[in-house]
This record gives sequence, C-alpha cells and structure tokens, in this order.
Amino acid sequence: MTLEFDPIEEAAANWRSAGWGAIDAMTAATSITRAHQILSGRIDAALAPLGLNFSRFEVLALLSFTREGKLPLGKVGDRLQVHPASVTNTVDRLEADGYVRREPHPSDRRTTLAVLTAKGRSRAERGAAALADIEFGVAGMGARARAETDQAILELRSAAGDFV
Amino acid sequence: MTLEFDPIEEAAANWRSAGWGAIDAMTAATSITRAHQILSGRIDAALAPLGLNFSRFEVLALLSFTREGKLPLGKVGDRLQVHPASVTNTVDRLEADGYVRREPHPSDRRTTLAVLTAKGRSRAERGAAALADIEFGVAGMGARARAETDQAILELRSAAGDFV
DNA sequence: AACAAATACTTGGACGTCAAAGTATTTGGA
DNA sequence: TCCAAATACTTTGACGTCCAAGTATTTGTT
Repeated sequence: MTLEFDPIEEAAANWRSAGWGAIDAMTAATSITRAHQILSGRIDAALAPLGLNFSRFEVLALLSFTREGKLPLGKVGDRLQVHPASVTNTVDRLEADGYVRREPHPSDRRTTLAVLTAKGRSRAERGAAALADIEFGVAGMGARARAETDQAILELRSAAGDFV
Repeated sequence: MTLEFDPIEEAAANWRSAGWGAIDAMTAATSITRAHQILSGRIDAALAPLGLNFSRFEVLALLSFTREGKLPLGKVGDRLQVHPASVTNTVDRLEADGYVRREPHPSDRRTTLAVLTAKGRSRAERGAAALADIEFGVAGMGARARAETDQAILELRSAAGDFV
C-alpha cells in the first residue's frame, strides 16, 4: 500500500527524537530489509508459473554452471550460503519435481551429489529468462544505483568474512 | 564459512558465460539477499537475550514513537509494511510476554489497538541500545556505503509505490 | 432505509530458514 | 593401528512470512 510519507524517513526522525543511536545504520538495515521484501516477492511471483521460487531456481542455476551438472550437497550449501537443512529441503522438492536426482558420491560414502536432469536444465534456462525479464525484481533502480549497492554491500560481505 | 572466491562475482561470470541476461540486476538482487541474511542474523542474535527479534522489536519501537503508545493493528502493518497475519502473530507474541496489550478501538468495532505496556517500553529502549551497539548489523559497511545504499534503495522503494 | 462493497482482524495452512541432535563415514594425530 | 575429532547429510522442531478464506463491522451508493 502506498503511504503519504516515507516510512523509513519517518522512522529516522522518530529514532532521532527518541535520542537513540546509530541512525545511519538503522536506515541502511531497514532499507535493505525492505528491498529484500520487494525483490523476493517479485522474483517468486515471476518463477511461480514455472513451479519454482528463488531458492529452487538458484540450485538449478548453480548445478547448470558446473561441467557435469552435479555437485555435493554440502558444496551447494557453501556456494549459495544457505544452511544444510535448507539444501536438503530444496533438493527434496526439486527431486520430487524431477528437476534433480540424488546420486552417491563415487568415493566418499558420506557425500551425496545433486545431479541436474535435462528437465531441470531446461527449467533453469526458462527461469533465467523470466528473471531477466523482470530485472531480477530490481526494476525501478537505475544502473548506477545497482552498481553502488553492489559495491556498498561488498564491504559488508567482506567484513562478514564471506570470502578472502 | 569463508570461501576463497566471491560467490556473487563467480555467479556473475557463470551467468555471463551462459549468455543469460540482466547480470547487473542479478548481482544487485543477490547482494541485497545476502546482505539481508547477514544483518538479520546479527540483529536477531543481538535481540535474543532480550527475548525479542527484529519484527517484535520494530512493533515495540513503532508504538513507543506514538503519543499514547497505541496504534490500530492495521496501522502497525501499514507502517512496518508487513502482512496483517504477521501483525497478528507478532502482537500475539508480544502480548503473551506482557510487552503489549490489545484494546478495542473506542468507536470502531472492527478495530483493535495495540497498546505498549511499561514493560514493553523499557524493552524497546534496551533493544534500541543493543541494536545501536551492533550498528544494526551493518558493521563493516562504511558511512558512505550506508548512505549510498539508502539512496539506491530509495529508487526501488519509490518505484515499488511505497510512498508518494 | 436497504444493500453491496470495502475494511479490519483472525484463523488455518503452506512454506523456507535455521538450530539442535542424530547417524554414518572419513580424516588426522598419537 | 587405533581412536578422537571432523565432516556430510538428514530429521525434527520452532518460527515468521504470506496467501486464502472467514466473520464482523463500517462506509458508500441508490
């Protein structure tokens, strides 16, 4: 719903009046939270007709980028930075829909491989096209704004120890 | 876990190799998604000792900013931009903990007011201090990066029709 | 005044995320 | 070689979000 004032700007004013600290951090965190809500809603809506959502699409896309279309489940979790239990859940759903198969690892009995099926590869490509069509849910944000967001968040991701 | 490469940068390269479009939008969306995951994890961890999480803290903070510490549930949802069912759930939890009370609206029988208790007000203040202490989960992101993020996401929020 | 449409909130259900715990397997150190 | 520690994945449970549907009330139109 459309408000007649910017709720984040008002929150900043309220926060200031209350004498609470870290206003710039508060607006940044709240902005990111709202942006995520907007874009994930848009992305999931765009993928729904394909029977996918962002999480499931990301697994398909990741597998499609590998040479043989397969990866250990743990690697999937590492690359997508999600919890192992979430990987299990996501792969369960994809397997149920025939987009992915589970295979034992050839030499490590602890490990399971997620293997992209032809149906899954095709679905990944259609999902990619659908997402490009809606600009990944960030339509309305200019090219410069996107680049600045990338750079700004790179600082946060780096500080959080995402990569060296 | 720390990877030896930036997963978003690698995704961009993969996406490009696959000939898929809207790479700049993809990295922006994925960056925001990751940033949200980082900051919400940090925020909820900081609030957990107070028996709160971000959603519940936000309701307490919003109520504390009003003149009488009370708002209709629907207004809470509008201001915080969350679904009515989520407001119900959040207020249920806060009421159970004694931070908020429900009151009928004086003249509109459809409407329920969420009323901040003294205990809730005190908890809001402690939560605010805890969040300021961790810079709202965006520690590691400089002041300029925060401002740029705000501005960039303002474009998205505006385009999404959040306010006029 | 009567009635349809809109509004307000709740309930029930689905869902994806994460934590904790558990089992099986592999690795590394003594 | 043996065993403790680490690794890999799954299961269970809790939780917050949103959708859809439902009930009660208010508003707007005729």
